[in-house]
Amino acid sequence: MLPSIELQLINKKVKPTAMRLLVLEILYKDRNAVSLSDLVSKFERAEKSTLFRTLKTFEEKKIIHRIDDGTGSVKYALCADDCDDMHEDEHIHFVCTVCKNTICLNNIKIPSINLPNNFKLNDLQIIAKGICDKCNS
Amino acid sequence: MLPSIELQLINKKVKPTAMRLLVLEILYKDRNAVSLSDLVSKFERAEKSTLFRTLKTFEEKKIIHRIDDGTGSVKYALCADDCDDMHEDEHIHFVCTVCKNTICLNNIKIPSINLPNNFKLNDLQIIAKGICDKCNS
DNA sequence: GCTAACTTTGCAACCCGGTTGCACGAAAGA
DNA sequence: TCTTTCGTGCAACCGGGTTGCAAAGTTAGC
Ligand SMILES: [Mn+2]
Ligand SMILES: [Mn+2]
Ligand SMILES: [Zn+2]
Ligand SMILES: [Zn+2]
Repeated sequence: MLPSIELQLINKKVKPTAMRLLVLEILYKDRNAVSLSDLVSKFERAEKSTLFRTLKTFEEKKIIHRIDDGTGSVKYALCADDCDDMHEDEHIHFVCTVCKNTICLNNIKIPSINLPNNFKLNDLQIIAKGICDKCNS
Repeated sequence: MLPSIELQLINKKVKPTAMRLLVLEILYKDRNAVSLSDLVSKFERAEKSTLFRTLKTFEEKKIIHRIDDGTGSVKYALCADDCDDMHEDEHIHFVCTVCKNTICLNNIKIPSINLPNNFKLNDLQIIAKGICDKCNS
């Protein structure tokens, strides 16, 4: 567990418990977004509800953001450093149909769309499905 | 129940039972996408499993398409007439944060995006959240 | 029309991801 | 140390979705 991980928790005003450090470390190391059940099986020795509350705390403190990729289980990934109050991590999420992983595409520009008259847009969620670079041989 | 509704079922090789006609009629009349629980409460006197299987049949026969708008319950809306084998209803879905309704925006062009190297795109799902025309006063 | 084969429906039970109440133990503060 | 707050484990719950099975309805052969 890198010292920076502990620092990040302290910066975001979250007490760096053992559990939280381990979860945050996983989120840092994995390029894929992780679900609650991913975490449960990754530790094999931790309580679902504790992990649930860890994710909830992280989300509230803007350490991670939720990804609803339509696969039936919510996934989470680290927020960008500049994710301040609004919690606006606006980027595309890619779901690989081969390895089933979900990835944040932070460097792809979000397109703009024109809504019909009198519609007001607040948030645009884009899920791209296909084959990821690792599976695309 | 319009005769065209019955015809549509026959065209798609689905037996036009009373239940199916009623459900399809609702889907025709409502501009909002409907969920299973929407249907259950709309009839008040029909079995959830029957409605579930009705939706399942309609989806398999390409009469309706599923919308995963991240609200926790899957919604369904009519397919376009030209929705043939591929079941590719590619359009944006709008979720109103006020009235909580989900609407197919069939006339908005889907933007194109550039994925990183070696990623292959198969499907782009776009959920726009905001305030719909009716709620935006 | 009468029966057999198939389809649709109703009911109950189940599954699974997510969530909560509660009690215990660890940590922080006075 | 004593008290208060916080984090964790466990069990139970919730709601959307799904399935097995038997009854009811429909279709087709005779
Ligand atoms: Mn992301
Ligand atoms: Mn649609
Ligand atoms: Zn992949
Ligand atoms: Zn609205």
